Amino acid sequence: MKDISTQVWAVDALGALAHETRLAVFRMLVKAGPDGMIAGAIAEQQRVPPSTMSHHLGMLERAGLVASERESRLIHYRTDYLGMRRLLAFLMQDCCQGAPEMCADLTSELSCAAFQPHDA
Amino acid sequence: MKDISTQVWAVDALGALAHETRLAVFRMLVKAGPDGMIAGAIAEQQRVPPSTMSHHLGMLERAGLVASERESRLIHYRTDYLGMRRLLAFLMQDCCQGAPEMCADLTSELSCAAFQPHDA
DNA sequence: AAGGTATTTCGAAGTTTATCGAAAGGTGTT
DNA sequence: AACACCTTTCGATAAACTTCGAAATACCTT
Repeated sequence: MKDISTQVWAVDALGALAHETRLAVFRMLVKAGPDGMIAGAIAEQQRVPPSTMSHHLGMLERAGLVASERESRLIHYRTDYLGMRRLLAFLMQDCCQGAPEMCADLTSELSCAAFQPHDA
Repeated sequence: MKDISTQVWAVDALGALAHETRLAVFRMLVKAGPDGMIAGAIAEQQRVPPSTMSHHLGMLERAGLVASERESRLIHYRTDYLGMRRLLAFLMQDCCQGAPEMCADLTSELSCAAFQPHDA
C-alpha cells in the first residue's frame, strides 16, 4: 500500500461524485471553467431546492473536489482542479505495472485537447 | 448534455468505487493485471467474509468495472479496463473547453509509464 | 438598525446501503 | 451418489444517506 490516507480520501471523493445531482454539478463546474458558478444558479440549473443543493455542494467541497469563495452576498463554487487531478491520478496509479498496454489505451482514449495537439 | 445514460452508469460506477473495501479490491485487481485474482483470495486478502466480498464483487461487476470468469470451481475476477477507461474519460470530458491549461497539468501528473518512457 | 437577499444549518422522515451467518448453487472427487 | 470445496443468494439488522422546510447566519442597502 502506497498511502493509506489517500485511499480514505479517495473513498470520500468518489462518494461525493456517486450521486446523480452531485455528478451533474461537478461536471457543470468543470465545463464552467475557473470562474465557476454561483450557488443559487447551480441549484436553479439543477432544479433542486437551495438547502438540498447546499448539502451537496458541502459534500463536494469537503471531498476537495470543489472550492467556494464568497463575493459579497453570492458564493462562487468552482472546480478544485488539484483534487480532480489527485483522484484521477489515484485511480490510474499502478495500472501500468500489471499491463502497460492498458495504460497506452487509456491515455489515447482521453478526450483532452492536450493529448491531440497535432490532429483532430 | 452529451449522454444521459452514460451519466447514470457513471453514478453506479463511482458508487461501486466509493467504498473502502471495494476501492481496495479494484486497485488490487488493477495491480494484479489481466490474470486477475480468485474470489476466495480476494476475500482473504481483504479480511472480509466470503459472502460480504461476493456482494462487493457483484457491485463492481454490475458497474462494469470488473469481470468474472469461472474456471472449474474457482472464479476469476479481473479489471474491466474498458469500463475503467470509460469512467476516466467521462470524468475528464469537457475539462478542456473551460481551461485547457488545466488538462495539460492533469496529464503530466498521471503516473503512467506510458507518459514517461524516457526517464524515471 | 431595519429590511431584503443569498446561503447554510438544523431536524425529522423516508430510503438506501452494509454486514454476515445460514442456506443454496455449481463443480470436481471418490 | 455422496462428499468436500468454492462461491453466491437469502434474510434480517444496523448504519448511513437523501430530502427539504423552517430557522439561522451573513451580507448589503437604506
